[in-house]
Amino acid sequence: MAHARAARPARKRADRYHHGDLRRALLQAAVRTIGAHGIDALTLRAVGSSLGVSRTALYRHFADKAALLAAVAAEGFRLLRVQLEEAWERGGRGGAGFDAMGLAYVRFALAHPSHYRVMFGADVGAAENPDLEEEGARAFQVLVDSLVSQQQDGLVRRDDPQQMALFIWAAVHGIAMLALDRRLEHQHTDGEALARYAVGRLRTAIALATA
Amino acid sequence: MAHARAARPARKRADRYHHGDLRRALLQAAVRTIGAHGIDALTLRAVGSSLGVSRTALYRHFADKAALLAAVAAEGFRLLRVQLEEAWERGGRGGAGFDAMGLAYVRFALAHPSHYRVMFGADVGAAENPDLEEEGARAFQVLVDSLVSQQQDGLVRRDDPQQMALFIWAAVHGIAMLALDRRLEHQHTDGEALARYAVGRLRTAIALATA
DNA sequence: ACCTGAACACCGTTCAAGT
DNA sequence: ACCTGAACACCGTTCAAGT
Repeated sequence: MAHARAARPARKRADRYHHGDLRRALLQAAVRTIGAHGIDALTLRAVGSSLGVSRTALYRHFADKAALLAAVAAEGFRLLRVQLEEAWERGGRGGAGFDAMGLAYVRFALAHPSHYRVMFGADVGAAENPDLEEEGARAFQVLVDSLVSQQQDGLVRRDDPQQMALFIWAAVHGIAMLALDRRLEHQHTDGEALARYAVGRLRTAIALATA
Repeated sequence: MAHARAARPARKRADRYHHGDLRRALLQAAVRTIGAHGIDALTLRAVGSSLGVSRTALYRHFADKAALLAAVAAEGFRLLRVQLEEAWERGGRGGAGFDAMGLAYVRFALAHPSHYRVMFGADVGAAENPDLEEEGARAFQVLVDSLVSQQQDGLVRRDDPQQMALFIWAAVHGIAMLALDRRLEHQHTDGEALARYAVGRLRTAIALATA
């Protein structure tokens, strides 16, 4: 079957691998596998065979399994950053934009649970992979920049923006994790509703003190 | 060596296993192993051999490896609850007690990273283990009760205590996770400092609106 | 340059057998 | 009742070999 002259698309795909596309394909297959069957199902054998490729072909493109996961995480941070930037811009770069960013963060985690789990999973060494480190820092910087901007507009208290951003990041990250771990189901809420409540409370928390 | 007549403590310990202590010993060994060498190093072989016991002895006391991890997590939630209760009581069951609880939460995660990682790890099925479920709920209830108490004292806004508690839990959980994942090291802070800042902001966030 | 297939050293789990 | 030892079906990784 693999030798059939008629299997032209397959052959074409195989050719593309030889030109460097296998890396991308492996990344997508990894995300697909985690999304479908959980992180434990992500074996190099499963990824390889879902692409019709040997389980060791991966080692031409990634140092090891951890490097594959780090690449998934870096891609996730890039996608997240785009979402945050869009929310901030579309919200008018003010209070409404800030609220939209908070919602966008939690929605990203709910919409891309496989990416998110890998991004904050224990197995992926954040410090070991500079690419991952940078993408994470860039996403975080969107939040920091928005706080500085709001400080200049007199909307937000003049605490250290870095520390304020960490506090907010921790809050939305915590909500995302609780939602993904299904720890909100036995309560009166879900990730979306809790995120809506949280952005209101966070706004109060960082508002410029009127006293 | 194992047959030496002089090895009396070892024999005594072996006897205790026959009376049901192996379960406790396995739990402690699991925590010790994760603490020393990380969660990936927690193999049933490692746990067993650290107790001088076969790697399959565990199956008399736990259904499988996941059940062992769930037991570690349940114990972690019990320890955490005690810490939170103590902080709340010692702080005078008011604003100071609330702040102390927030700090105690993050400090628990920093002091017992192996427990904490398992408690919120993806592998431990929160819904599958009723014991774990209940210990988690009891720890959470300490926070809910403290909020209700503060509402009655006119210290805290009259939002749904459950939702307010989830918001706060998410925030301190997020700080704990970021600290454990070493994501605060490249910033101007650490887990303790960020927790201190966060409890101040959280207090503002949930304070009774004066308007 | 890129991929394969066999081999290696692991892993969790099962199960008949021992005491 | 409790534990062992061999066996099974996996896993990530290495490496000589193919094209």
